[in-house]
Amino acid sequence: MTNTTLKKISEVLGLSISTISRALKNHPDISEKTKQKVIELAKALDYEPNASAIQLRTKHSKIFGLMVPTISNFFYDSFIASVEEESRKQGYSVMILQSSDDPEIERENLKLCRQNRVSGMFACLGSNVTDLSSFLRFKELDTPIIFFDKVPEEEGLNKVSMADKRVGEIAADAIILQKKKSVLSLFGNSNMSITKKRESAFKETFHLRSPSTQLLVEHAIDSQDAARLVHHHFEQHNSIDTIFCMSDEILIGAMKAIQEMNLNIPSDVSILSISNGFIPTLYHPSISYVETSGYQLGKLAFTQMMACLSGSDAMMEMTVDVKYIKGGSL
Amino acid sequence: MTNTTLKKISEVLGLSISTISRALKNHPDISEKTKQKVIELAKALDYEPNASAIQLRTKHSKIFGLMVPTISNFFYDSFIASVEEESRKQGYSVMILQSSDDPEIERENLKLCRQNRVSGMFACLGSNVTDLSSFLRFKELDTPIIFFDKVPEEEGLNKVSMADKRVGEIAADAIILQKKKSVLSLFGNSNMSITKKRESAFKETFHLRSPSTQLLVEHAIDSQDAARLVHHHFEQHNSIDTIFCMSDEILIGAMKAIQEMNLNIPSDVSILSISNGFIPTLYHPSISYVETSGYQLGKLAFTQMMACLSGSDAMMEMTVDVKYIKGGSL
DNA sequence: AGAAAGAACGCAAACGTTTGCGACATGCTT
DNA sequence: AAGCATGTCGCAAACGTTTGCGTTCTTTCT
Repeated sequence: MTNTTLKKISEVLGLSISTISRALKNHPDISEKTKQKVIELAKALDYEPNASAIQLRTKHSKIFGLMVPTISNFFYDSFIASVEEESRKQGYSVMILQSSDDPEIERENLKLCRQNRVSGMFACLGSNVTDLSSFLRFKELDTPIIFFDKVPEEEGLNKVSMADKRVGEIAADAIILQKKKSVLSLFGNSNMSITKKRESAFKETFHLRSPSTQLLVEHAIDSQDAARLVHHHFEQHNSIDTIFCMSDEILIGAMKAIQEMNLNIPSDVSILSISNGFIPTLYHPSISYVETSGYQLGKLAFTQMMACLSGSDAMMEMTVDVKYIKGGSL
Repeated sequence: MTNTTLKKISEVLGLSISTISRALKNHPDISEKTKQKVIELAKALDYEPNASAIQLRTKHSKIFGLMVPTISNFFYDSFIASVEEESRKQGYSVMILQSSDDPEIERENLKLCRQNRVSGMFACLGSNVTDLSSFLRFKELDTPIIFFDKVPEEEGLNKVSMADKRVGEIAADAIILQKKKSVLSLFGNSNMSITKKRESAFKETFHLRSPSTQLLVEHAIDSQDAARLVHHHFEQHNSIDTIFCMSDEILIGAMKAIQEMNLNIPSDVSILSISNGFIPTLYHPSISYVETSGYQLGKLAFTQMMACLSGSDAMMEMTVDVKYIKGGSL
């Protein structure tokens, strides 16, 4: 069977296509009687408007593009869920793309979004993005682009992210408050702005408030690497009393190492992490963490998108607040 | 700035629209010289074809719809990642929708897919779906629909799922092999066919191979409920030596209860789970599990989709094999 | 009674492509 | 010189909508 069109309905009813179109849109020009007939038949024939035709005619795709390095991630998936939910409410759909951290795929995905004439773009940079030009095309075409989480450092762009500076401060404060003396702190890829911000605020806070604390800073590329680093440092310095993890991925690696070494939390070593909140609660005792909510970030990103679409031309950098969630590990 | 079109290029070059179109598609009718000029200008003007126009003209949307209850799920997200990856390679994009287990939203999402004239549909049923008719519309319109994981029981549909019967058998076998005497087995929503299959195979295997084993069967609606059930039963019967969990969600709840009761694994109690493989490795010792790979299921679903699109009319029910992954918990 | 106003509907263009077919020029064959 | 194949290109229709404007008919006012 083939899809019902306005034409088909018009032929059955002996009316013009435009009348059918207007009737279905409840246009005042059309009489109630006609509207009833049209609506009834449309339902009977299971009419669904052709989105492509509408897009072509109206130039409104009602589709958002959303790109993340990977959707299999406790942070991004809640962000996506949040944006998707909000978009649906407003009659938009979301085209989700994953870049797999590959600049090539990233470009291809952006091209796809442009071909589909997306109404707006949510983008999270991969960790090895050097060339922003494919992203900036959207701006040239007046398509709003909201960067989230891993945002570029350039000025004049719309960005939403966690209050990363605050994240670093709060984490450091929590550790200082417990009078810890020797901290192994594990960060992620050091050329991402998110890492830079968290790391510098973290260090700075220690420098100001507790300069005597021993601070070992390391960068882990993945979970395994984090585990390796923990093993390595515990063999060298048995004085370490606290481990700080910048992300879930790193936390998982660190915890593996700790469990392998059969260390007790928090008597042997304290743990503090930054997380969406899911992974920390899987451990026992549950891990204390600074909460970064993907869900809230999604809401914020969506709000900003809508602001852009309704004409606000103010390029803004917004952040969502964070808080410290005390568990049993620190 | 506005998007470049074939018309714009044709005007600049003093050629017709059709020539531009053919030149960009490397049509043999067009001379090499013209092709060069066209391609060059198209690049300079950053031309990207309008997907809506193409879809309207060719009736090929090159888009797949994919609906899951929620994308924030260790199983689904790998399934999605898998389908998305494969689709991209074949020039398709994926429109991902989440139903939030709400039949209303489910219908809306399906409507959206129809409006976008998706080339095919991947669907995972919500746990309280009673009416399949919105799904079957796709069949009437010759749009292939592949059900995955939570599949309907009706005949004559395309379904891919884990070999759920085997899952139940393997799980039971593993427990029997360890000569366990009293098993608390936690299943999910009992009106989902996936639960039915796993549960009946599980029970049947015990019945045949080890009728003397004490089998306590419970159904948990979520993580918390699972934790509650574990607490409840351990207060009553202190003879339980094994807990079986049908899913990650249930495992997480059960583990929480066990840790709260300060039980040792596996000396106090053994654990066996069914999982994608991520969650079990977070615990120490790592949890033994029967592996159900969302990634592989995605590949299979995609293969079947492509088969449908290339004309195969055989409605098939396919399953992907499972294996037992031994950890330290059983 | 005549004019103006309103109600209900149809015409046709436009959105950006693809594609069958026809048009024209050129070179080659007898 | 006439015919034919070949190489390049343009015309125009079609896909399914939306929408400004025009048309027709009925009603209402003076």
